[in-house]
Amino acid sequence: MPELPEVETIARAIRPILIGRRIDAVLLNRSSVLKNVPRGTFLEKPLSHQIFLSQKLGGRHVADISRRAKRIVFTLDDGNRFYIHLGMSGRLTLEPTGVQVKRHTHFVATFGQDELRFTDPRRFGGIFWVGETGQVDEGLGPEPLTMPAAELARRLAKTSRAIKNALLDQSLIAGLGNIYVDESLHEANIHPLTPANKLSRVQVSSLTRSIKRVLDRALEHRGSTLRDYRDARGKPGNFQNLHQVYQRSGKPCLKCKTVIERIIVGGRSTHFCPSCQAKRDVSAK
DNA sequence: GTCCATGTTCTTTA
DNA sequence: CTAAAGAACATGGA
Repeated sequence: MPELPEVETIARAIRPILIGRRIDAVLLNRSSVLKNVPRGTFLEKPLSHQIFLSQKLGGRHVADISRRAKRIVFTLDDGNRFYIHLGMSGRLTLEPTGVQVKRHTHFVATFGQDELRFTDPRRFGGIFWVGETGQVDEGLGPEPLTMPAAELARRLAKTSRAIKNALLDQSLIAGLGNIYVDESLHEANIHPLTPANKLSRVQVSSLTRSIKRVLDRALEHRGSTLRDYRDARGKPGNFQNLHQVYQRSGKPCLKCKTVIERIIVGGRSTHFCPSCQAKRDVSAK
């Protein structure tokens, strides 16, 4: 559910509140939600996930909270790190202790009277232990908001996949998901089935600018709420009201009135305007 | 019952 | 061998 703008919105909200705070207690209600726990060295009994997490987090202070792609990265005062990925249906909320804990809440960290809660019905998300030596960047391409067009061009030139699929590949460019790929391609007037390596230089520049513009606008509006997404205080985002194509199939394009189409690309719903995003490139050459 | 869902990873196919 | 396509994961809402 959450893509870069939603994850960044959450990170920005919890950062000023939790940095410097002491973790009094942690609760892991479902051990499988904690991933990448190191195997115990031999002769050591494997630690239970709950005990591992309590030992690592209990009594520590939060040194930093940041975002990388769709990951919210926590750095502790001893240099250990972990990140939370929200998957499709995950929420990360800050609530006062005492407020009823929702169903499917898998992890709670207590900071005095505040609790950080991770809730995720579908459990595609998780808490990923990184430690001091692990890499938070594992498997991730560049951040879209700071990526130069030349770098995107270089990466897209290496694949013949449909541009829609290429942009969803987190190792090619990190942080976009189904909503913002469709919105960015529409903004750049690029057909989603265009082979990535067939885009002209002009189209890649336009696409780079469009991605940044769409993400910036989405951030201003605190992300998109289709169904599950809520910010750290439980409030929905507003950007869904400004979508040009996503979930607007059958409705008129806001630029040209042509009916928005929905097709399946790479198993994912793909929304586009057949007129604004014509298959042949007319802008370049 | 059916289809669909803001994501990722593993397996199969070409 | 590698790139790309498909299936799987788990739950809930329309």
